[in-house]
Amino acid sequence: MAEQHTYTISDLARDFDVTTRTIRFYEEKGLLSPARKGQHRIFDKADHARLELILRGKRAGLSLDESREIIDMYEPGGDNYEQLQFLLSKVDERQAQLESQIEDIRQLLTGLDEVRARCNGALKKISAGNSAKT
Amino acid sequence: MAEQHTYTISDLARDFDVTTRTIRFYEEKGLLSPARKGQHRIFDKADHARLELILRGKRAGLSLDESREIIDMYEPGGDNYEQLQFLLSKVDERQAQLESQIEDIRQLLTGLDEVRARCNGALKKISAGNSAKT
DNA sequence: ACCAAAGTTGACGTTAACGTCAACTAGCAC
DNA sequence: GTGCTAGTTGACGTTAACGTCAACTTTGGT
Repeated sequence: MAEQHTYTISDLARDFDVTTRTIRFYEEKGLLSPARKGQHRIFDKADHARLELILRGKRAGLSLDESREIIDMYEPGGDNYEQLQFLLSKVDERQAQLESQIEDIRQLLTGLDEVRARCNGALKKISAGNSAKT
Repeated sequence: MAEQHTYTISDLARDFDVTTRTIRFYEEKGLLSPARKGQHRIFDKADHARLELILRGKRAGLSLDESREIIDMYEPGGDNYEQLQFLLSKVDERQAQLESQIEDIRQLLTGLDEVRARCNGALKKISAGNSAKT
């Protein structure tokens, strides 16, 4: 009943603007495990979402291993008390790290704001000098 | 008059918890250019600040080249109209990129929040089951 | 049946960011 | 002066994340 929308490897490559080599590499690394129809890989919506997560992780500056860690959190794994507690601690840890990363980026942004201010100040001086000369 | 506080290479290494090899590598790459007393490197406050910037960039997920780009923005370079305009455009560009990076991290954080929610839900079920059995 | 396009598996190459010796030197402690 | 500790350069090793062939198979179109 469920219309199982699938993708070929080059469909995914186009969707996310990566090479097929990259996608195969991610599979090697265990970040993706598409179905097979004979030799050919067949990707479904879940694979599509996973790849999106991986690339978002990359843009955020994470390594593939770190991205895999996050992806793995999305999948149940086990559902007993200890495993859930462990997962929760992992989630907390990763969130804390991501938040401190945001803080670092904020400081870089603040620094650039100061650069911009000084830059504008210098520009004003120049235009003042020009209008005086005119 | 100005007490010129300086650092040896291992002072810096200790301060920022990196190896001396790393610091020499950054110099090779043009990210640092300490003074010399004979063979030995002598770092000043500016070098100290630069290294701090580099490492903040790293934690933010930037490459060394990207960090150098930002560091270079802090140093005057030229002060004529065109150069200042160019610098401003560079600043804008980098700020935009850093902000979109924050956005990516935010989405990762949101995703982890959902994982946490589901996780807590599963834990409630377990504790409910336990208390029923008791 | 046949060809071109798309897909597959190796295998080797490459760049970034250091790690890891090795061999040498300079300054201080005794 | 002799040994010890920091420091220096140079060269090669390593890991991550792919790029780049090469050689082969599979598949849709005519």
